[in-house]
Amino acid sequence: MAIEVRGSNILAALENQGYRSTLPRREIIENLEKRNDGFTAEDLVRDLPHIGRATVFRTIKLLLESGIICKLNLISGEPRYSLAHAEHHHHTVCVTCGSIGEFHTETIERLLRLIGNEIGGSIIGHRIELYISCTKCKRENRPIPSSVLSHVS
Amino acid sequence: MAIEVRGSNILAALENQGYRSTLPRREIIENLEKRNDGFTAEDLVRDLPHIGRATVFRTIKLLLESGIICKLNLISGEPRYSLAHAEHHHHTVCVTCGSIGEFHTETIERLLRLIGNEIGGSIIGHRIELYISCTKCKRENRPIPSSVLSHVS
DNA sequence: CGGGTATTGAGACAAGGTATCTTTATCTTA
DNA sequence: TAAGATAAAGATACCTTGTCTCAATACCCG
Repeated sequence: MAIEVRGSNILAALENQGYRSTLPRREIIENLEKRNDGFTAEDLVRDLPHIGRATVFRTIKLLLESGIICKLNLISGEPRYSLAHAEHHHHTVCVTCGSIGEFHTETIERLLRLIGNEIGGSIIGHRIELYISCTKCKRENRPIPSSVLSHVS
Repeated sequence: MAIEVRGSNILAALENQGYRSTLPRREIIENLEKRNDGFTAEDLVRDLPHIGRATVFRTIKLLLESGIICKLNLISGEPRYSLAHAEHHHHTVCVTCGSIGEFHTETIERLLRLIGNEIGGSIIGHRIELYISCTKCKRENRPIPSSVLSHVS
């Protein structure tokens, strides 16, 4: 009789931290694992109408604290969540379609440490978001919304 | 008779963009110019109780779009505003006292452009926030709130 | 299987912000 | 300098994104 190896390692991670495996949690995890792009809390609420709003937000919080998902902001400031694939990384966010990518460079980390020295005080963490027009949107010639321009720094 | 050279160049900037110089706007600008650290919308609402909430938010939006103030987030995600002193810059945010600083390095911009090439798609903008424990808080040995740890990436 | 306890659902509440609509203040130009 | 067009203000309702409370339920363990 084979050992069951299918199923979510996310759930396993939560269980290892002492959290219970409940039906709502399993459904939420299953739902967000299917998504390649980012998602909002309301996406989950809409997709899983038999699960209470509070439970969705509680589960999101749990997954955030466990480093399983990340929270980030569109250029407008709207919050989005996305599955974390790598340990430490930053995000690219398409200003047109909202699709989310990950990147990592050791160079940036090193640079920020240097800046930390110059600033005085010690660095606790950082947040970097790179707003792009993704290859797909460029190929399709999708115009950059004018509302974006006022957010560009 | 001397030309009046005192007063806010912020107001002048708004007028140049075609906005009217109104009493509420003058008061809001005067109030936020006095602040060296960041401020919240509620700070202004509280300080200027005779000005309507909506007007405060409308004026903040105006100043944001004109690049006169910046919006940024504490490590917890709470929004803060701060006067923009330099053209393009990033922020340091103290996780303990919330004080805000500005920094700029050409190196980061260059690096991000390089990353943009590798990613595919074109860069529209970026957002960088450096979370620190500032010199003052370090000197006073103010402990880093434990709630911060779950937000550190 | 039964009990202690973590978790859920429902709904009230909170923060931060926007929309609407009427009234008021500014600016213009005659 | 007063009149009129219109931008902006104030009041307030509403929206979004979450959090809190508390009774009811589901998990897990022995």
